[in-house]
Amino acid sequence: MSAHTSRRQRLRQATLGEIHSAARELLVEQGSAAVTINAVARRVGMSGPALYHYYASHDELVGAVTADFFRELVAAMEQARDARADAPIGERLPAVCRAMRAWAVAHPAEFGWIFASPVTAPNRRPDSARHQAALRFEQVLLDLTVELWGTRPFPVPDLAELPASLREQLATYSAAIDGRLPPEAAHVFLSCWIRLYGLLCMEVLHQLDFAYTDLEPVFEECLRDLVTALGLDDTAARQ
Amino acid sequence: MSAHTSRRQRLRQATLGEIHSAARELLVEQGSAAVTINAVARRVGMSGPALYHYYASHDELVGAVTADFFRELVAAMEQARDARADAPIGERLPAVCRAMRAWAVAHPAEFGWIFASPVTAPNRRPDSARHQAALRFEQVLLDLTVELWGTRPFPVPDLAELPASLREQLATYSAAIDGRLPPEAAHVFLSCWIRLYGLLCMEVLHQLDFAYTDLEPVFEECLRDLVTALGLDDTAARQ
DNA sequence: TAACTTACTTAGAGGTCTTAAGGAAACATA
DNA sequence: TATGTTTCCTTAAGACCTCTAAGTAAGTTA
Repeated sequence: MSAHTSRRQRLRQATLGEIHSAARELLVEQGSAAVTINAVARRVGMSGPALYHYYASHDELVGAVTADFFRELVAAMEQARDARADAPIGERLPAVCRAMRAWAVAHPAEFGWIFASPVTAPNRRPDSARHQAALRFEQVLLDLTVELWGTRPFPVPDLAELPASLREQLATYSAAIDGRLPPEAAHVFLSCWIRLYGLLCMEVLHQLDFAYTDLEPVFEECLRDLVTALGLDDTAARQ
Repeated sequence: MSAHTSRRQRLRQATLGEIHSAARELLVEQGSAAVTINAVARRVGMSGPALYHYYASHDELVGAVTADFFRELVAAMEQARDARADAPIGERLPAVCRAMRAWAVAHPAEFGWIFASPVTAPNRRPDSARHQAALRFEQVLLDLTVELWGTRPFPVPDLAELPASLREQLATYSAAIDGRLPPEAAHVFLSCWIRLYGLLCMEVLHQLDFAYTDLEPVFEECLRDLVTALGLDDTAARQ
């Protein structure tokens, strides 16, 4: 067990990279059905079963590649955030949201795969790379919301006015994020998340083609709503 | 070309029904990947290629079954609407929305298939059964909104304040629905549609499992928002 | 009754995922 | 240096898939 990465390990990593690239190319060029074990192996230059030395099943390969996409999306969002580390949060938050949509629009096949592909049982296990990456995705906007809540609390509904069932679920979620947001603030965060992510899902899944050809202004309007809900509309949220 | 349905045609219809049932059972019991031509044929009691006398390809079968699901969903919504034909629209509209969610929650596999399955090129053709059924789906809530707009116009934004790109798209859509809603009213309708349908998509695709176990109260809150946006909050919109 | 249409069959090509068995090369160690 | 072990890759094969081709049995129509 040497501390430095051995030659073997480096070669293996390189091959894994090639495999992921090949799978992604196939996805983008020919759709998700074209990402088969055999097709990927062919493109990498080895024959079918050899791929089983890298992934135990087709499912596992798909999960690994999906996790890659998640990571890339998260990186794009974090980059947008860190590029304005000193800007007020009213500017950083919309920037991160726009980075999210920009990545989704630039990589529709990849973004579509992230949530439209049926997540098989093994990839739903909390310790799967797929699930971990998904958590980090949600984390980015949660972090910003927590920061905002700590420095400039936004308006929240009265917990007593929410249905009991919702209150309980919010309490559970609040605990799951280590109480970084109280239930009523978590409710506002989740509402925003649902609107933002939901709109993006529908756009990429072509569920809005019947009415829109370009959803950028719709997204911007959604963003304005959220910024208002979070009490950020005084600071510049314009593009 | 006899006017009465011939014996042959009746038999064919019955077989088509059996095929659809078998496909649906497979989808519900074993997931979308299990809906193969061979598996469906086996379940119906004929051997593989025989199914090609009913559908030209696997894709076409999937499209036909999906259209069935759409029709069933639409029927559930229309039934909710017609069951209260005399009720004020402030009651009918939420009832239809709830019927939509009720069907989706009762038939998650089917609802998931409706939009999460990659819509292949042939099924995107405007004359495909798939596309026609999707239009009728949107139509139900559009009809109600048009009725509301005709009897009790809801508040709309000033067109001049919307970005030019959005204005153009709304004008096009308004024309596509024969001007039954002016662009600014269409904008409100589409915003409501996006929030409602988007929430449902995310629920069924398990994108909200990380926070919620039961989305019923979240849906109800969304519904209250929409009812308010449509100026219906005075009439009873409670469950 | 004869011709035609429809429904189905089996055979088969070429693809998929996956397991099994074996060879070759690189690494580790005595 | 010589030997053993690990790693990577191969081909073969089974079971499944979509879909085409050819042939048969049955019902419909003239």
